[in-house]
Amino acid sequence: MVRNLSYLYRMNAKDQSKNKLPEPTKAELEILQVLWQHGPSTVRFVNDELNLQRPVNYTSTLKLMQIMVEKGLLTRDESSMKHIYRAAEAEQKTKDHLVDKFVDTLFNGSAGKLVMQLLGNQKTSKEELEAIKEMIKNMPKE
Amino acid sequence: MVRNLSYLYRMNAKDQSKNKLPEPTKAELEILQVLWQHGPSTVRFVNDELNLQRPVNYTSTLKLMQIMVEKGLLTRDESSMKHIYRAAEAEQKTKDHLVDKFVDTLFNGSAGKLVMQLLGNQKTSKEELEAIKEMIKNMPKE
DNA sequence: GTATTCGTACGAAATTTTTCCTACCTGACA
DNA sequence: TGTCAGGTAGGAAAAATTTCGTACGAATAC
Repeated sequence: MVRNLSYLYRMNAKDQSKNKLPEPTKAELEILQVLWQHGPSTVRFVNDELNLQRPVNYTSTLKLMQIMVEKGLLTRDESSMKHIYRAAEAEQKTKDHLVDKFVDTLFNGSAGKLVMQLLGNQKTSKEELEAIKEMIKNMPKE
Repeated sequence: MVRNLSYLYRMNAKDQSKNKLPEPTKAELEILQVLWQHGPSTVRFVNDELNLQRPVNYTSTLKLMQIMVEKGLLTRDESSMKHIYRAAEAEQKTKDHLVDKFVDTLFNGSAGKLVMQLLGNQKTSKEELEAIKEMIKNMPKE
C-alpha cells in the first residue's frame, strides 16, 4: 500500500480520485525517456540531455523532477549532495499504459489498426518492416 | 498557401514559428475522434457523444470547437443556423503525424519496438493478434 | 404575441503545465 | 578566509489548456 500520500498535493483531481500514479505530462515524458535510456541520473545530466533537443533552464528541469518525485513518478537518492533520480515505475508498465491509451484514443482500441498504420507509414523503414515481419513469424504458435 | 492567418492567434509560440497546423490537445483529440467516427456534425451531437464518457458543458464543447476552427483544425459550414463542423485535415494525415511522434517519444523511433510491445500487451486480444499476423503474412513482398 | 427552447459569441475564470528568479548551502581552491 | 562553481528549495510568474457564465438572436410551441 501507499503510505506517503504527500504526492497527492501534486496530482490533479482526476488522478487523486483514482488513487494511482498520474500520467506523465509531455515534459515529464521527456525526462522519463532520458532516465529510461540512461538509467538513474542527476538533474545536471538529464538537463544536458534535454538541451540537446531544445533550450531548457537548469532550474526548470530541477523543478519538474522535484514535482515528479512528489507525484510519485520518480524516486531519488539524496545520500550524496548530487541527488540521483530514477523512474519509479518500471518502464514497461508505464509504456503499457500509455500505449493502451493511445490505441484507445486513436484506433478505438484496435491494436491491429495501429499496426496497419505503422506498416503503411512512410516513416517506417524497410528494415523496420522486415524486423516486424520476422518478429511475427517467430511468435509462439499459441 | 495559407491565406487566412487568423488562426495564428490561437497557436502557441512553437507552432506559430513552424507555420503549420498545431497538434491537437487532449480535449481536441476527443472531438476529432467523434468527427472522424461520425463525419461532419453539430456541436450538439459532438457534445452528446462526449457526455457518454464524461460530463461536459455544452458551451465548453462549443468554445473548444470554435477555437479549433481558429486554429485551423476544423472547418465549419455556417449556412444553416446549426453550424456543421468537420475535421480540416484528413484523419490519416493527422494520425500519421501523431503515431510518428508517439513512436519517436516512447520507442526512439522504432516502430518494431512498438509492435513488439503490442504483441506482448495483455490488452491486445487473441483475435487482434491473429489479425495482425494475418496482415503481415499478406503483405506484398516488396 | 410571447415564452420557451436551442443555437452562437465571447470574455473571463479555473486548472494544469512549464519556466524561471531568488535564496541559500556546500565543497574546492587560491 | 573568501570566493566561486555548482548543487537544492520553493514561490511565483508565464503559458497553455479547459471550463463556464452571460448575452443575445432565431426558431418553435402554445
